[in-house]
Amino acid sequence: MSTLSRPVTGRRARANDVAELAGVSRSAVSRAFSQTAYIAPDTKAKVLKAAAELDYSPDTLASSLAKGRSNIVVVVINQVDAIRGPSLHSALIRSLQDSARLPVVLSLSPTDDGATSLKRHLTFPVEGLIVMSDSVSVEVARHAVPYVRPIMLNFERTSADVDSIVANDAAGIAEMVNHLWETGHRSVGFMAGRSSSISSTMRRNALALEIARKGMNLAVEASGEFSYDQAYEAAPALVAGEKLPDVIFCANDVMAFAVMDYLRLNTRHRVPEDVSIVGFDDVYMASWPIYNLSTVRQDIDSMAAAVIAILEHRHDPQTRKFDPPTMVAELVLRGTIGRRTQ
Amino acid sequence: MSTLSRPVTGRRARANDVAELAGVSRSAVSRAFSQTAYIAPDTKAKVLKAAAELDYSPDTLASSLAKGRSNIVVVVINQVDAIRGPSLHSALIRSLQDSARLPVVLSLSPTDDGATSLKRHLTFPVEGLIVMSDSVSVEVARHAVPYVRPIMLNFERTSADVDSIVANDAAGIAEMVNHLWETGHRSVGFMAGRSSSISSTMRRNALALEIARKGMNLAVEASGEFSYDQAYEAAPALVAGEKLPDVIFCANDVMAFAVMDYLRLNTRHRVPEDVSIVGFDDVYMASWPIYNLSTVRQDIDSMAAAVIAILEHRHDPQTRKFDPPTMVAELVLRGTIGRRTQ
DNA sequence: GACAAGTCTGCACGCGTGTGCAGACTTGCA
DNA sequence: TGCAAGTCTGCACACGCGTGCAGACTTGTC
Repeated sequence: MSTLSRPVTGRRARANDVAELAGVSRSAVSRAFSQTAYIAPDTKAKVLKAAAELDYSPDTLASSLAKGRSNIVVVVINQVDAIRGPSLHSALIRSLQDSARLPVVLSLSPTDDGATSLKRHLTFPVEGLIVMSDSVSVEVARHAVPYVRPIMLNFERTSADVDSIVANDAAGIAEMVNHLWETGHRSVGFMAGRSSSISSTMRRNALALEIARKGMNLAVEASGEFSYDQAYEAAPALVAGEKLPDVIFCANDVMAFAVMDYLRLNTRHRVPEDVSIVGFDDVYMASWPIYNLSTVRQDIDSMAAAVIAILEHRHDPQTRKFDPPTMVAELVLRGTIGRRTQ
Repeated sequence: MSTLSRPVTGRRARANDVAELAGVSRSAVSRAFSQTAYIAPDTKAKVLKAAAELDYSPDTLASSLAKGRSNIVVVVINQVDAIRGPSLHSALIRSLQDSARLPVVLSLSPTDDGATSLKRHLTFPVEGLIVMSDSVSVEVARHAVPYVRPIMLNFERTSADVDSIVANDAAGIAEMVNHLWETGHRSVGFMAGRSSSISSTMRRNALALEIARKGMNLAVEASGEFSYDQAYEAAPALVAGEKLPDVIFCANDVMAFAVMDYLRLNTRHRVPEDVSIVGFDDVYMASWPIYNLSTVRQDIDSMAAAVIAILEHRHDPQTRKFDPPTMVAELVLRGTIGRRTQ
């Protein structure tokens, strides 16, 4: 019987119905759907056949209640983050649902620290709490849901109370600086992100370190708060000096777009002939011909995989060891880096 | 005691603990948190005080099981949709969580019709199923979760089996065509979306209707499948003719960007001096100076509100009547529409 | 054929909460 | 003081499923 031809019924089948149809007890049904329980192969087959007939699967809620553990994972995001890097969000949600977990998405307004909304919504045994929002502090995450260890993505300050997964921004930036050095860039302008943001701080520190190491010059800085509009406002400060920097390094792609658009619309400086532009994230617009941005991509898949690995590890600590994965940042070289000869 | 100073404990408080502390029965605790149940005001106060002390709130899962109804709403989106109109997604998720519901996000790959993944995940009494993905048909939605009426967003073909919420694209397009007429545009080029998509068909039909009504001319058409890359490929076809159309109407903003970028990078045609460009959606990039796109915005807030209204109505059919809201499309006039004199 | 070991199943209880129902308690009035 | 009406509370069962435990059944061996 095809899925679609099954008649629409107003009631979900329960384990009892399946048991009756299969001529076994309800426990047998439960065991047939369990990975670990003890059941004879042909009993299991009988049950599964009847279950298929009735389109039955165990009620997740009741199951969670009985086991004291749900398969619901809460993902806290920041509304503004959607603009920055949508890819990590969707990769993570995808991974979660592929691993048979139920991703609940909580979207915080930019000024919300989450203390209230987390408490309000997490009124059941969640399997995991994943924080992807800068506005939620470790303290809030930890106390809002005392019975679960938060998994914080891209937080610098790790704490004993939480698990952290941090992209290897520094490695990517080091690679990029090396590439810039090799292509003759010596003076660097930096467009920073939100000062309160850890990502921004990390990226700035990594950049400053690598620049110093190469003997390059961090000539000028401005802050675009990770937003297009503010970066557009701040762009003039980066190019107002006597000498244009060889390259402007932006803490994310969107600000790189703003700088490029500012240059294109208000100055005669050409990219990359007069100044190179580098972004961070590789959002989908970066490949549009109008930008064709050279940028650094975080190892999104590894991060999503690491989240799943942590959850699996908690589920079964002895058999599944958790090794923090090595994140590989990737250089995406397109058309916004020129060649400089001093 | 401040929220943050509360000690981290490994165990959620249960109704029993609160009952004990307050010196009442567990039922009283349950009633204190119920809207409808009968309880003396000072008993309720006592309970709530004790509950606050212990940081208690009823376990949603157990509550759902007992009531036979959860507060979980599943939102089905299409991964590629995130590129098109992120605003409706976040507005909806926000509305859901503000109404004390738990939004579970299911993200489908572009080729997935959802039949399997819906069945796999919706194994409990969901309160609502909201489909925002073109790739899920009414039949799949209806049969994947037989016990709940899907709410389909932006589906043309309404069915008795589902609730539909449809943006008033036609009204917005009519307004836009009128504006184009008044600014002297007579010949129109159209960049269509995915042919399988209802939104695309609706928008094309509405456009054709209004154009005919005005006596204007639908001079040339192409399909960009709602994607930047394909629209960029298809753009030449729209401007290859002997005479440039007065305006190119794109079924979404992203394709409008592609057309603008194509013109800017490969031709000498200027926007809006030589050709006007119109988009649809008003995504956030539309306001960037480099595009400054004139476009049509769907009434996102009304759509999100309508979803909530339907859920509330189901919850309590007699008191809360549901009137389909009137959606107001909004013209967002920026800089890509010129003035034509014939 | 008797018995032991092994294999499997059903019973019954528990997960944490909602709620009908009976009864306890209070209040008001004669 | 006695009684009726009204107000509130606790008991006990239900929601659907997981699982320890005892016992039934099978198989193999002497």
